[in-house]
Amino acid sequence: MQELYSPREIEAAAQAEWNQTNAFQVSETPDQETFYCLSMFPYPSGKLHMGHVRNYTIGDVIARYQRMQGKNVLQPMGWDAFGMPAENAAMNNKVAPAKWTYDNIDYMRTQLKSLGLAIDWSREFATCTPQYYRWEQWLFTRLFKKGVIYRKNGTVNWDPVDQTVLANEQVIDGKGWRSGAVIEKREIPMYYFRITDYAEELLSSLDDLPGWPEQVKTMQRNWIGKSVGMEVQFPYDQASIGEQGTLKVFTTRPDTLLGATYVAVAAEHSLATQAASGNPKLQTFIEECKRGGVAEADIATQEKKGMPTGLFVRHPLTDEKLPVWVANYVLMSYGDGAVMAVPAHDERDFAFATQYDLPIKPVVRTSAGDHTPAPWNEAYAEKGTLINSDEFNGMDFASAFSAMGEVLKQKELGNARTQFRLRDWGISRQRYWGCPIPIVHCDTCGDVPVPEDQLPVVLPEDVVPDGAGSPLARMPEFYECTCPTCGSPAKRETDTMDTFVESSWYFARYASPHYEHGMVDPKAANHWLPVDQYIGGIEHAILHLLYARFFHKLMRDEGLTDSSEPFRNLLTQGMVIAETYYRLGENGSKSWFNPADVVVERDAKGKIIAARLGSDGQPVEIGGIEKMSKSKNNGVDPQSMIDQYGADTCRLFMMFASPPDMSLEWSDTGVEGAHRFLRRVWRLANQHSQNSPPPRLDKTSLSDDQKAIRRAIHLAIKQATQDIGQNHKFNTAIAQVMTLMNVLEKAPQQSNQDCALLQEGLETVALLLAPITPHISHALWQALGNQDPVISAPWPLLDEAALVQDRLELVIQVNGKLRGHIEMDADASREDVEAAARENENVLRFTEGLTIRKVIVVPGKLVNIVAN
RNA sequence: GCCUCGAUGGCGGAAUUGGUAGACGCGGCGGAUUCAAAAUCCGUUUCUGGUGACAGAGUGGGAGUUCGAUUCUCCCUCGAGGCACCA
Repeated sequence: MQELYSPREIEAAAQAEWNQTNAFQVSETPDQETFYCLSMFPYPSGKLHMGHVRNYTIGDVIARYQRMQGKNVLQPMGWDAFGMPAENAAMNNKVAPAKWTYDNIDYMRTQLKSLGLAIDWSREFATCTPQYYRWEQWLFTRLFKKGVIYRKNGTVNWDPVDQTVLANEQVIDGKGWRSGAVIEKREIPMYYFRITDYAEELLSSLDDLPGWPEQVKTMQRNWIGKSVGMEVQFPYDQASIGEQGTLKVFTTRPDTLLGATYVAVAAEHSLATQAASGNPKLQTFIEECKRGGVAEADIATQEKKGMPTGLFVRHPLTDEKLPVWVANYVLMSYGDGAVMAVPAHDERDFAFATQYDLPIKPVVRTSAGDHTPAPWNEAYAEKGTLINSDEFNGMDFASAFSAMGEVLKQKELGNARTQFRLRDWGISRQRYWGCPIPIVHCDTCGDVPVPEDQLPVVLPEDVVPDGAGSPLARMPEFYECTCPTCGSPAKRETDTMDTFVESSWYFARYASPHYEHGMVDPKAANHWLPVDQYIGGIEHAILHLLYARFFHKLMRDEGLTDSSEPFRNLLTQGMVIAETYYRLGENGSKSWFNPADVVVERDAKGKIIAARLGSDGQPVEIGGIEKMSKSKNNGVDPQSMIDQYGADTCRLFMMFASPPDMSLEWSDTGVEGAHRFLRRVWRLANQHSQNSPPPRLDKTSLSDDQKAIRRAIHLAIKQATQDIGQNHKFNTAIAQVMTLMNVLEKAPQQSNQDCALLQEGLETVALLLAPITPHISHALWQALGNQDPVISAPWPLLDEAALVQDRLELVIQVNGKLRGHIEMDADASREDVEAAARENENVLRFTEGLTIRKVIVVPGKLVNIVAN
């Protein structure tokens, strides 16, 4: 064993051995329990960032732990390779997105390998290859024929200067990020997945996922947003609208129907369009509503505005004339693009009616009474007894709901209906670097899916986009084709798919990544799926995870897999954050400095009070702790950390600094601390290896001090097993191993028993750290005299007998305040404990002159004496 | 605006789920070793008062339940993630 801990050599040696033995390559072994451990695959953005390192370390710890439990562990890796950054890089550097992407993958693969992850690299793939996306296209055509995919108009951000569609991210304060032009909403035809057909199942099967964080399930439930309500039709007022028909709205509060004093429609609604034709002012207003982006956060925070259309509808029960307004807060994409407004019992309607002087009519008796004077009071929205509602007066919500439903049904003006907040998933993107949508547009036959034997529709890879729309739309050699059905000249669809589609099924492809006869090999898929442990950022809690669940059900319904949910257990990891430093420029702009270039100053207590730039010694401002990002220049390059300290130190620090689901604050000194710990482990093992090999430990003849040492060993086993295996709290597992090391370092090494005990302790340290710091554990395990590598060793077993204590220290409280400690035999009776507590000097002092009312004894823990 | 989550020493965090608040690590301070430094080791470190034994306060703020609250309930403040074309 080398005297000094030298991570570079140790890590290279361990990785070489794993490579040579194909240690992590797995196949379907029928008699062994499987464990599929999956971390969200990376987008190949250029180089690894700390968020990746954290994600893949967490996954690797779990995978290696499960392997030590004797399971057949699959841990794959691949690349989510389509996406916008490749196009942006192309525009900036005049490189084809394909080349940029493949280069990034090559570099990042090397980086990942230096982390020493227990990955089966033989299963690696990138989603931008035809071998992968052809099956996505295949599924698309199947679903299109089934009607699960359909075409309709959708609203997008339109940049009128660059003449292109922008992503929400590219719209900043309502303006295009490159052109600065005011963005407009525009309707274009798009393909949609009917995810709403699966809304009910996506909602109900969340209950079958006990291994998911409650937080994520709640977010998904709210996102799907099931509401039971009523569809109500307001007949057109023929004098104003001039035709027969009804305006359809959806409401969850049909009990307030008699309180409806106006209706509001979205700017894109057909009634709005009709009214605007003879009304230039309204026309202008509608144009104004179309200004700005489509992001819901922007729409929801903008000022509520409206304008009357001059059209009227009739109240379905009273036949009263109600004005039709256009309002910018009504979303065309939710429900029917129209709402009935009940200002007395809805906050938004109340604000709107107050602003535009519309009537407010209370129809529910709430805890605030029968009237609804301004300002708005939350109680107005409560359910209660109906008033001012004719024959419905006195009813509660439930009876009003059914009574109204009955009347509306008879009039054929309404029905009970369940509405979801979830909308169908639009997947058309007017971009180049994505999976081509396999559709041919034929004048005679319409939208024709590309037949299976003509798949894949290959994306040309030598194209450099210029930011003015998709280059595919300008490539006749791509879009000119013949109709697969009738053979006449036709046009190929030039839109590509949302990149969320690729990431919605990659976990299934890993089961049979090179299978050429289908999307997945059903045998392999059913062997490995569902994923036993999925790990990824909390930012994916809704979209990615919902789409993947949806796709899994689509694949199930295609007979590709038997399971209904893709991820049995989910761990959502927090962000990696770091301190930011900046200087103000003359124009008030901030220039940011990387923490690596900054030196901090501390006060007498060690609190950071100031910071200076290392290069010029001048002060910089401390900007607060934020998510590591390019824009704030507070990213720490994982590569430089690995080069300096080794992968094990990096992994240890990341797992120790905080539990995986919380944000992790980067700390250079914390990394040094982790390294220091590994050096201490190495030093003790080296010292121990100088002694002659110890005999077996004789557990029956341990001294009290030796018992205490052995107790520390098994406490560490207990804690680490719980923390790694069940709770995924790696930080406390490591803390317990550190505590064990503190004990072992002080342990004597004289007798054979001492050495045998130290041998047990060091082997335990090596095993417990093996999932976290696999390289040093690999070397230690060998140095401790073991033949088989540590990756094949079983996880250590807890000896409960080692934890037993004869004497316990109990806490004594008076009125809940700590007043002393007593040591008692572990099996002391309640009475003995109480008696001992009553005699305690401090207890007597604090109960002097008081009467003891009650004594609470918690066995093995404390005694609380209640006195007054 | 809506949905979800979070807040504990100088810092990251711990607390067996209602039972000793601050494990473990970082930083600070004091000391040892050293010609000196690095590295390493030992001690100390929530705050306030006190030489000290000790006492009081203390888990973002306010109220409540309880013998006992970081933990449960209600209200508030601040921060983070998501909001459907970033991935």
